Amino acid sequence: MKVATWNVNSLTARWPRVQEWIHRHEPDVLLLQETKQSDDKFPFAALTEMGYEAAHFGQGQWNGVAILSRVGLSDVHHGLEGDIEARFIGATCNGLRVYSCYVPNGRALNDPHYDYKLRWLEALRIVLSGRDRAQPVMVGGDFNVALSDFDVYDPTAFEGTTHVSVAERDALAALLATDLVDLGRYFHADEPNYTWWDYRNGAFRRGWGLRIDYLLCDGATAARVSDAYVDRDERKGEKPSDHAPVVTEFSW
DNA sequence: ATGTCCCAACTTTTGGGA
Repeated sequence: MKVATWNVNSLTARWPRVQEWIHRHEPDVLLLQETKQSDDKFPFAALTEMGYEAAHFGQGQWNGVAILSRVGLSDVHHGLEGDIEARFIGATCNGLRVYSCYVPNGRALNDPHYDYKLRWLEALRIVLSGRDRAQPVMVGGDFNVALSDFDVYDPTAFEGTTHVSVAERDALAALLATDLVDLGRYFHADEPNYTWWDYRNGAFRRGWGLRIDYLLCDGATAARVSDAYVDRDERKGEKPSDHAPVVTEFSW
């Protein structure tokens, strides 16, 4: 099984690259974030022709999450308790429970959106804490949190900002504490393995990245994983997303 | 160290969000 997660920063703008990426990588399951589409704009028909079933939870201009699968798609649920935005969708694909997550950005430590982010992460923790531990699970997405300073190109540049605060890191660590493995870090402990680079300031060229996109899974599934890597090349070229896909492969 | 991209709209330029 090959599962990937990718914040595409508008599926409308990214559709040519997403199609090309799917043809090249042939993922069994692809988790998308920031589709920025309403459900009626989502390319269900084109995906069917490509061999993928899809579930989309969209709201239009902002947010939007999806799950694409060529190995079956059932038991779709979307939304977190108390949340009105399109940031969370789950489905079962070939016995694997998968979730596509787009965690709120937070904007600034003194912004109401920051409190919303922390509440959102706690609502996700409750869902993951209460899950059926007998079922294999893969949680992927844009978490908008760099777990440690090693996940940040220049920690001093981020002092006093979101993505690196103690409360955010504690909230992400609390997700992992529901017995989930951070696959990207587990398989690449010695490389930063950034997943996002700002469009501005030539950040990609300068190596100014953050690791804020994750694939998390239960321990039994992690034991079957051969690798989890960032497809850094996808950040290059014409009209890239500001995020690179994170990809994992495991026996199934 | 704020150099871009994407979206919507009272749309051909501006403002909000990331």
